[in-house]
Amino acid sequence: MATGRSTQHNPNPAAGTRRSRGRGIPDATVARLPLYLRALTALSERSVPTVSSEELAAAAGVNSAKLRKDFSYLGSYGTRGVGYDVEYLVYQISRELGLTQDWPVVIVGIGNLGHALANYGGFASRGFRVAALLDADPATTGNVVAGLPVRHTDEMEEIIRSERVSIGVITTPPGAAQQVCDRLVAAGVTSILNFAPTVLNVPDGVDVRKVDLSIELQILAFHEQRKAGDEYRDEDEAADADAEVPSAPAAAVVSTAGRAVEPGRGHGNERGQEYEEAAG
Amino acid sequence: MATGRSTQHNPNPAAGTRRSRGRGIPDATVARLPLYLRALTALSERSVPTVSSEELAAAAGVNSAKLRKDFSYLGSYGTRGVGYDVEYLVYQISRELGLTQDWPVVIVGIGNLGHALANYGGFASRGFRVAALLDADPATTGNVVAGLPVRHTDEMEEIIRSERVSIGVITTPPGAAQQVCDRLVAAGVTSILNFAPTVLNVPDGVDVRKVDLSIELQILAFHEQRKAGDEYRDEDEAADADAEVPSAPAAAVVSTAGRAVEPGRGHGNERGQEYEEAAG
DNA sequence: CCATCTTTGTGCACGCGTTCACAAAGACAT
DNA sequence: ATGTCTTTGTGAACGCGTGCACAAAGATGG
Repeated sequence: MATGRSTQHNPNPAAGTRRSRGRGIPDATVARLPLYLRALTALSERSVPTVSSEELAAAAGVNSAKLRKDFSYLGSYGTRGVGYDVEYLVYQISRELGLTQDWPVVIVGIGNLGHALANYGGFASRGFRVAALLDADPATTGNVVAGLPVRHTDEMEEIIRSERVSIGVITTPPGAAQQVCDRLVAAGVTSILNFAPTVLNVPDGVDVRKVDLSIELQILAFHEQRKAGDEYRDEDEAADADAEVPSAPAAAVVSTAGRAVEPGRGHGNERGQEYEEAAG
Repeated sequence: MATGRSTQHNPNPAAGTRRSRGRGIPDATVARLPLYLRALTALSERSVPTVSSEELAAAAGVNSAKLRKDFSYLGSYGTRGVGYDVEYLVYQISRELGLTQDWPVVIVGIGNLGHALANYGGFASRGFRVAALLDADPATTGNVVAGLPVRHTDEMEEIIRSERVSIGVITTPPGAAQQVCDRLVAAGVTSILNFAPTVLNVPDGVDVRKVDLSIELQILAFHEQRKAGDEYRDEDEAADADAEVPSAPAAAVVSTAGRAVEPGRGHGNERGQEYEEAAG
């Protein structure tokens, strides 16, 4: 998880010592419920009345036993010999996830990514409503994005209180993320989705989930490197004769480059590996 | 997590039966290496020579024992009584992740999100190079985004082969994702980062990681609902006297799923054991 | 009503990941 | 050199998640 998990499992170190698992559904299951919901919604739109665990599992990309066990945490909603009622299950999962409520969210930092999120259709269709777009840059405030005016962060507290916002999305540059986070929490936000590459410190009772685009790519690169030459690994891959690597990727293999690591000039120490989006 | 695989460990069922873990570094550790790398890079920029596992763990937001165990999979790079050499560790982790190589990537689907990713500075600084931006819409091709021209997907195969691209990023609408994925794989791509809300089918040997923005929000909504009142749960938490939630979220019932369902039916959630750890 | 067939729900075992706790290793002072 | 102090590296225990495999439950047909 990936994961995520994620995912996944998805480790959430910022949440700290106490998991907010109040008696109930395992975290791994909760992380998969949206997956099932998406597959079920597609079936519902095709007016499919019932679905077996095998079919639904295939549509969601998981193991059928895992799916059945996941559903068992919600209760017994299936009929043996038949399967699950699609509409009923859609409702049960939606209710369990809290999607039968209206969730106003604020997006802070309207750069490229904030722009993309504001326009993302997957929010509105799942009960999430963008209550406000916020940015600290006076050049950005006032613009209309996705039909909403970008408002200045000075209004943050007022908006959060009046609209009863409990979920905040941070898409600011990393330097501003913690400060924005603190203000969000102080104003009453208790769940934060953080896209800035920063570790956020939050008090107990506040949930933070993070999405880091470059981390995902780095994990892929690791596996990609493994798939490519393992020429400096000799012992193990003999048993695992899965040499199914059809394409030679841009190799330019580093081949260990010597142990002596020039300290002081490791490698890329250049500035500017941050988001540059909030500027625009 | 991602959770995932999320990430978390992010579960990647599409990768199929056999994990390509050549009996090396655990997946959970690999997923954390970019986190350590980021923290170490920040220390390096401040010219901090060495760091203890305790300090670095705090900066990365993880447990120090976990960090030490993670590093133990890479080898013994620390000095007892002192800590870890920052520059040396930056190099070792970069090498392990394959970031000392050049990784050309293609981004397919230059909508809002593709636009944001093309401008994302976190790629170039980590050894990733955007080899091409691709889109199927003639109205989009030809535009210049982040200094690169958007090229038509007709050129996909040619670009992938000539630039030796092995990593592809899919930011298309969900309907086009599988088709784009198939073409990427056929042309030689063996790692895919999927932002489309679709389950991708890929052959063995191809890694897929997915990032779903709405899933993360749904997971937050679940926990948020838990934190707010469980008033419609009957057997509720008498023991959980954690009523520290100042803001009640706006609870207007949603419009979506409401038909042919009897919400009155009791749920059969009979998990007796509760793992709640005493609230602080 | 009985037999058969399909599919759910789950007990159980296994492996991975996390965390604790401590011995070993090295730095540093005397 | 010797002792003390700091910090690493890791053995071991524990808990969670996964997947197998099967009994129970219900549908269906005769």
